[in-house]
Amino acid sequence: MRLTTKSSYGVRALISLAIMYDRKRPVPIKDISREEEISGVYLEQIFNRLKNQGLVRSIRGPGGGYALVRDPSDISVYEVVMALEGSVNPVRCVSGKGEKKECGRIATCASKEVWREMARRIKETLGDFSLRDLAGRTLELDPGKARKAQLYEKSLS
Amino acid sequence: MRLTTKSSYGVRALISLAIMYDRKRPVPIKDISREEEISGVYLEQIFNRLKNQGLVRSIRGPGGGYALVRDPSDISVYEVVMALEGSVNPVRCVSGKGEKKECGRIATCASKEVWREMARRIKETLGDFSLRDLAGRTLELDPGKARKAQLYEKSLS
DNA sequence: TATAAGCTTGACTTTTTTAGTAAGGTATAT
DNA sequence: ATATACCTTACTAAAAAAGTCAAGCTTATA
Repeated sequence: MRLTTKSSYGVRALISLAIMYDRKRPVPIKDISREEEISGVYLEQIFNRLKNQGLVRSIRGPGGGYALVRDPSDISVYEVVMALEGSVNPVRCVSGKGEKKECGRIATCASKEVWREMARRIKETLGDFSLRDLAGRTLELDPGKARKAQLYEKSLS
Repeated sequence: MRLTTKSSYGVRALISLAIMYDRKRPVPIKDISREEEISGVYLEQIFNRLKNQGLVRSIRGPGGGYALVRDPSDISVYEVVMALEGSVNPVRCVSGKGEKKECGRIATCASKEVWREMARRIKETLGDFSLRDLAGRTLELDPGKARKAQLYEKSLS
């Protein structure tokens, strides 16, 4: 019953972008990598997917980096997880769209109803958290982070 | 975001036991294996865990097999999944009891609150389904199964 | 316009987990 | 006795997860 690290890293990374969102400045991967102690090369893969799914956009060259495409209050953790995991179904046979290997006994399998409901509730739950929520909560839990963001800001001007 | 096949097999297998529960007769693994098209040797592993977690008891020798320890209405899918997966947490760092590798930044990590809530809701959801529910639903979906169970009964008397 | 910052792409490797097998044993009803 | 069925430990193959590597492409800025 585990998400891959892509999701947990991805969410943490996007919280960083959310915190920086108002400053209208892209955040380079290297910064997130250092700050969150996540392999930079691995993060690149993750951002690649996020970009392909339309959650972030990229700006190349010096001063470049990644930024959220939409307002953080408009992006839910569900979207991030979907972008990175592809699905939220607990078993293969309860297929969304692109999933294969239905198990044959689908028509008469009662347990599939459990898994379906489970997916529904997970979607609901993750949909309740926006990146803005989490960014706000992060600053509450770690005021140092707000300070750091400001310093970073200053060092650029 | 996947459960292992242990859980889906396990639930399906226990639905079979639930259907047989009233007849007060243990069900041998071989039968479930044939009926549900699941590797018998693999099922043994699964039942081993279920037994260690106190969900089923075993009766050895000819005419033996496995049976539910408690009434099907008193056993939820959550218990089965916990017995077979060990946990329902979507990430390692949100640890229940026996889980390791807390990630150090726990104190200031906002996303962990998402994962915690997610685990809570999964528990809630799976707790809502009892084996009796699923056994009943199975007989609804597949009336042939009820007939088969009766035949099986007859062949023994 | 050279340079360096930073994204882009695809293939590759390593580690861990999953999904089983294999092979022997033990208990027990008949 | 013997066949049925559980019990236990160890092993293995395949897939997935988690990262690494290498070589590029874009663009701001000095």
